[in-house]
Amino acid sequence: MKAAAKKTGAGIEDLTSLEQLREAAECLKCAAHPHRLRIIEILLQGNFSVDEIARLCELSQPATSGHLRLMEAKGLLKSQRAGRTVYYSVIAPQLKGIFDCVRAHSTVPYTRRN
Amino acid sequence: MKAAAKKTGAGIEDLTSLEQLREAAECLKCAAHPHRLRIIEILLQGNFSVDEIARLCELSQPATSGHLRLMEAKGLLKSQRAGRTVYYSVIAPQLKGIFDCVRAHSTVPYTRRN
DNA sequence: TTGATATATCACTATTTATTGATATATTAT
DNA sequence: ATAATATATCAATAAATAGTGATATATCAA
Repeated sequence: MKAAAKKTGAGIEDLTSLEQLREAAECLKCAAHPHRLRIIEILLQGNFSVDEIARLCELSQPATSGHLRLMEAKGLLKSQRAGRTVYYSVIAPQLKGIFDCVRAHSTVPYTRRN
Repeated sequence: MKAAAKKTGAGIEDLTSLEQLREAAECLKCAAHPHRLRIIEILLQGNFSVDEIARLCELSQPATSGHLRLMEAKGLLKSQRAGRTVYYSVIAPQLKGIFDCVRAHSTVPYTRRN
């Protein structure tokens, strides 16, 4: 008896599979952290090194590295080494949309920030 | 020395305040759970009682109630009692957008599901 | 009042996650 | 090889979260 096929009272459109929801939840959970959102915001504007990100976010180097590597492990970011510097960038296409939702519903509207 | 004002290497557009990112992270974190995503998906299609949601999600009554109350506490949902039945519905406008991102990037494209 | 139904809360355990400081590894320059 | 810089890992504690079974509360019907 599949949940997706079951109907109560009102009719329910077919539901997304639990597999997909699990994946999506993983991705969202990974983004759902104030510092990681800031990192995502930065990386949506270009590629930056760990050290640049750490300074922009006012985070320690290990903390920054940890967040970056976590997001890379979850498939949200990718990294590329150039000499001793490692640059990270966004690869998950959904991050743009998620961040847009974040901004669209911030208490201070996006278009009015200056 | 505000993070939002600081620039390194490449120029960074003004960043969202940490306050706003904290709020957004709270909201995202709350949504970032497979069962809660399923509940959100259901409630984006109408209002349902705890019991209907529990059956649609194949979750225990306490678990369902817990998820619903958590999301209500975070301002994502509202509830309305009618007799002994409590109906929940979506109030946070960002949920629609977030769920759209979830579906848009699921492994099986939305439009091809049948 | 009693019983039945719907929802909420509690106590508890298990698991995960965040943070920090110390340290390790990798790369480059001298 | 040594020093300097950039990044990653580790250990350890702290804190948050999920799930479950039992129980409490609320509403309605008889």
